[in-house]
Amino acid sequence: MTGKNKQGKKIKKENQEKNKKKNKKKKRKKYDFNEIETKWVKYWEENKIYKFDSNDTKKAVFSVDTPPPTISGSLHMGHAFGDAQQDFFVRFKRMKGFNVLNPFGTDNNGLPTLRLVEKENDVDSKSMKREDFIELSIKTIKEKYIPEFLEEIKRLGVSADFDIFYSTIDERSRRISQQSFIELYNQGREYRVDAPALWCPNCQTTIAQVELEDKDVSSEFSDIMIKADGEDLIISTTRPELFPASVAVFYNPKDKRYKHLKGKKAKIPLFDIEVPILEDEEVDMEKGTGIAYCATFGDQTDMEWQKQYNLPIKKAITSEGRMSSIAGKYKGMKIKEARKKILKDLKNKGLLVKQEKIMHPVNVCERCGTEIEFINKKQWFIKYLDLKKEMLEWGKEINWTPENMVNRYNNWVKGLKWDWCISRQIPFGIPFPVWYCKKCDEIVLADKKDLPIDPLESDPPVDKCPNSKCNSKEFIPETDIMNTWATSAMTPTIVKDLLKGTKVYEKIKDKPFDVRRNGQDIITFWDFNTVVKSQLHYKRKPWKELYINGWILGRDGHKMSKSRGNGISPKKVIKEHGADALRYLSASIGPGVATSFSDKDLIAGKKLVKKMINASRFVFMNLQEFNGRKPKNLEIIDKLFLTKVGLLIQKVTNLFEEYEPSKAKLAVEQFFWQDFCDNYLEIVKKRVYQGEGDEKKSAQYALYKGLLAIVKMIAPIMPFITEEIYQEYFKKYENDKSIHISSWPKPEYIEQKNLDEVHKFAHFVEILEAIRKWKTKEHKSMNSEIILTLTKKSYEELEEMKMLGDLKNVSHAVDIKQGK
RNA sequence: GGUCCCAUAGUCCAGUGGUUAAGACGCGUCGUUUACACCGACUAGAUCCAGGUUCGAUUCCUGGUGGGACCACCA
Repeated sequence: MTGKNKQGKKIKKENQEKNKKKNKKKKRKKYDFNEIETKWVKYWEENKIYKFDSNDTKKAVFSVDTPPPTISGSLHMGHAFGDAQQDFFVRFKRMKGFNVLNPFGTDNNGLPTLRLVEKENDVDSKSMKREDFIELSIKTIKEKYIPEFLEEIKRLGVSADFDIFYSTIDERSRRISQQSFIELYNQGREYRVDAPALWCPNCQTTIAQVELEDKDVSSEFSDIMIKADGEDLIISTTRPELFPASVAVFYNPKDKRYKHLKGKKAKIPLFDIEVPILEDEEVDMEKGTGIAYCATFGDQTDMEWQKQYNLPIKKAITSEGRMSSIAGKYKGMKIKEARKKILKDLKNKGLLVKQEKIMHPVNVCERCGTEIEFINKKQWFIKYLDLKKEMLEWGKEINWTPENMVNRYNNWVKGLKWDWCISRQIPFGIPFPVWYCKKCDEIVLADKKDLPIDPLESDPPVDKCPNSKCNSKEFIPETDIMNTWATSAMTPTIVKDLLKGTKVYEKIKDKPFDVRRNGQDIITFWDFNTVVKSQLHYKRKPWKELYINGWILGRDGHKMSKSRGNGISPKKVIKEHGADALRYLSASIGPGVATSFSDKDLIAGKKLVKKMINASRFVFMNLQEFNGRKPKNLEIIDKLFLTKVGLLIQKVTNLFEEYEPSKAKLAVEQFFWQDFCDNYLEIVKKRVYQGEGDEKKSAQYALYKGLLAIVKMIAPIMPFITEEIYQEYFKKYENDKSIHISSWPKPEYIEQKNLDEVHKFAHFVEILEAIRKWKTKEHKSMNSEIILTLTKKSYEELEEMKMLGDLKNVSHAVDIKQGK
């Protein structure tokens, strides 16, 4: 045996130096991921690798309903993770032979876009014609924001067909949205009534709940004396300015203090308003004096009480945020001003009993920070509270990944209290195709063939009011626009509309999409509303599968947010580590799971890229005279290796089919690193260096097949490095223009005969491990020569398998003896 | 307040009703071979707590604790 003895650190260093020199000599090109990744992005685009073939009726279609991101800046990490995870199964399906319909849309019809366009062009949407503003916003987004955004999306390697593109404000989306409105109206599902709306006095618009923010503000909690049936009663409030809109006073039915006041009247000071005293369990006995007063509309509870007890609606605050005429001498004052004045007047009359400074959370407009108000307005609603039972059924028709996410949907449905208010009072968005008779308020709808239409710019399709009793010829256009979810809930219809006139359209028009993927935060908005609209319009589910992607938290384990300052830019990560590494990281999260951002995993992804390049380089270095054909006889160990590859293919295929790309990635990665690189490559090394004839060809064939399968299976996750390897090395033998449209590997050598033997491969590896362990323990180098003594059983098995030669090579054994 | 998810080595993350609980990062020791020092080999290191079901629980059930997310509320 020749083994080197323990070496000092000096020698170690010397060796490192030697190695550096060696590497310099080779002048090996470093893998420059930025250069290479950009190269393939360009190649894929130029060669239309991800094009959906809208005329191919033979191939099965795999259709995806993609969330259109709101574009008001650059790509954030949430987009990157979600889009990457969607891309994993999309690429898999494409390689599986599906004609993949993976469109791309952007959401540009909400408040964020309004503000972006105003800022960008220095205009005020309120002083512009709505039509002009829409045009301007389409131009602005199209020219600058969408191209920039798409560039980042493409750089991430998203394999969408960007020719199948929509914006939620484009003409098609407006038409479909208005069509939907008219159809649901004709179904009797839409109605228009007075309703409270969230109103921002500063922005002068109603706003959606999602646009609210909690803000802690200091305020004064005032105890004010009122008269109740001649008796003094103290109420506590932070909003005395709403006194003119008082409609009732409440106490808790369990509260003995006030039981005797049931059915009596209370008198609100300064305004001399008499209101009923009512009981309700919502009242918190501990809060203040246990008496709550109800005005139109102080808050959510006020609205509920108004409905429940059929209380009158009074308007104390105008849309400009000033006191209305019912406020008497306070009319015209700003809210806070009026509050001050009213408190002062109460104090002068000795009715202000106590004042306490408190911090309490209020709802403010997320844009400008102004406290929101509730105002009363005629609004359009989609009636659906009667459908709760059906909604729950509709949820069950869809396959949820992960399954538990259906609970989000169910809980939302069960908690619904109001019909869906679809009107918004902002100057930008999709108009309602509606006019009203000036005289009798009769509703006139646009003609479907005229859509999209803006009633502000057109006349109704009738000369006179359709109401036979009214002969008015004057109409008022609706100025409100539709809530953006009313449009984005139509994305499946919008995408299909893009394909109208193609052969595939006929094939898919009456079918649900295969899958929609999105984050868990919009299940209750986007997903729920899409299900409802699809069922109301087409009586079918919008998609078969709903995949909720895993999402990424900041390094601190909290949601990335500006206020926490824990956001990480995908652009920067891609620049520093490559898109493959970022995609690798997003592939470490399963569906519906949240994980903190991990730099370690990013590095692991980077290392995997490097390892794959090196392994491929090695394999092809030894395939010089390989002809790509299968030799007559495969060595047993090579065949068993391919059996293992086959088993892996089966496993990984199933995992992708089951929408578990993170598990698929883990399985391939472990196999590649351990079985392929650490063991199999070592096993066949000598044979490909020095072997001859079939013995060599067998190893070459197995290396080729094994590596190709591995590279293909990792391709959906890391499309860049795999394309690089495919084009650089495999292209000589394979014909496809891109690995991403090549066929998914098929398992081979998995006949029972081979499965029965595959444990022998493991046994071989066990022996290798034992030898390595021994050498390590003895401080011998791995290539030190040994004399090996095997147990009789092992020896016989290896002999029978003709693997003694391989073992000799890989363990550097000069002789192998048979023991007991 | 409602709902959901998670809890496994110093860290991240798999898996399992029953032999030795996988892998990565990090730590330690050793090695330097015609892919790879962003290397290889080897070592040490883990099932949150309390009950229950079971012959047997890290796994299933109940409760607790801790972390996270979503929704709602906040006179």
